[in-house]
Amino acid sequence: MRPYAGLVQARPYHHGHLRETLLEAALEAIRESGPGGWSLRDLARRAGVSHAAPAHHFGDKRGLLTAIAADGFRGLSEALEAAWRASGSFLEVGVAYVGFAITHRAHFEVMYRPDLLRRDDPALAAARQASANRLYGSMQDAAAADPAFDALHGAIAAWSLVHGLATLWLSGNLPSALGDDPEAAARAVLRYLFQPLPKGWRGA
Amino acid sequence: MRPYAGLVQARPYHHGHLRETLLEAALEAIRESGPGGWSLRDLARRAGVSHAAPAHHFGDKRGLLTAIAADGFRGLSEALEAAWRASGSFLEVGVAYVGFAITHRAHFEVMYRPDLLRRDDPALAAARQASANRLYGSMQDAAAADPAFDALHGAIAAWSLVHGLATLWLSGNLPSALGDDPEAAARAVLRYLFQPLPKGWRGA
DNA sequence: CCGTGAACTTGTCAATGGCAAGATGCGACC
DNA sequence: GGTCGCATCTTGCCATTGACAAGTTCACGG
Repeated sequence: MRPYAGLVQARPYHHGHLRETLLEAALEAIRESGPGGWSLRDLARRAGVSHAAPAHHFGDKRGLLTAIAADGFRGLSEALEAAWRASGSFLEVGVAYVGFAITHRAHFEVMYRPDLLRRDDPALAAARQASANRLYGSMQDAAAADPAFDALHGAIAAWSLVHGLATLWLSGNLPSALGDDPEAAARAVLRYLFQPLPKGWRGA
Repeated sequence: MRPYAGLVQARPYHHGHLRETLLEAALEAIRESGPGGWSLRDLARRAGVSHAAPAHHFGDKRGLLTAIAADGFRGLSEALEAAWRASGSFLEVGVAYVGFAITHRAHFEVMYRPDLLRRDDPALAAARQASANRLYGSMQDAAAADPAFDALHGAIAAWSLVHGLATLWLSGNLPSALGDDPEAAARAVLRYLFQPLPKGWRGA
């Protein structure tokens, strides 16, 4: 009546930590072939369980990717907070954004992809909000110190720059002359934010 | 011996402009559900042909998306060139980049996605190079006019900013306070590139 | 011991990508 | 006119996938 109980088996019926195993397998799969180059059945095979087991934990692939994105935003939030506390510099917060994107490529590839995610997921929404607060928080000083400074547009300029840099870096679209240290590159590029135009240069 | 010739039929056996029809259908499908939310069989059905017909023109979905990306780079190249000729302003070239991304969303969503494309496609490589030349071209003046200006990092700062802004805009990640005119938003944000830091502001 | 519920397995079906053989029709050539 | 080659399609097959549902296992509480 209990075929599992009577067999010599490699592992018990219950995996025990399948959710974590699937998340890890998904991160690996994303690193190998992006968010789209694998199936839930692939993951199930990697985890050594039957093809429908992942559905219990995440519902479907969208649910799995949403969990990964939420983890990603939490990690990003912590990285930004740490950079702010260590340096008090919004530029170093920007560098930390790029650094996080590069070191957590699989998470980052998913986090800003609404087509892949459940936008109404409460954990995702909360994690996103927390990281946005960290991003914009370093701009509140600017608004307080100089009423002529537009915090909204300044913050979006900074975010756009680091987000664009990370995205272009990860997709291999930047010239190799930029080098292979993303944080050094981010610092060199961020220097041009809030810097004067070159002498004699039209453009503004 | 000729079943087609003897039937009353809605159209001839040969579609006549199936390649263009498929490209149009793909752009529409991307607008509806991104590059991943549809199949080649979907497209074949939209075009009124059999499921395997698209394979003749593009090989597979990757080939189709590669053709779309190449068209996208060509369109972007033209838009950047037009902005440069009209204004002589690298900032307006940046605004044109954002404007193109928003008005050609389907193309843009594909263009910087190496996971979806054939990187070794000659037409794609040529179109990418042409648009990169237009992007960086407006920075050559800077290097010539001020030897202290680093054209590489300055150009990447500008590109990262507009690319990040377009990407965040298209994925619905920017605050609604930014408004709904992408070019106005781009101008407001680009003002912070090469602008002095606010008075009394730490951060550099 | 029994019932419940979480965590799994097995099975089925429609849709898909990939591949290959078959069909259509036009132009060039004899 | 007939034939051939080729571009452009259609049909058919098969392995894989997502989605769904029924079935099984096992730990815990009453």
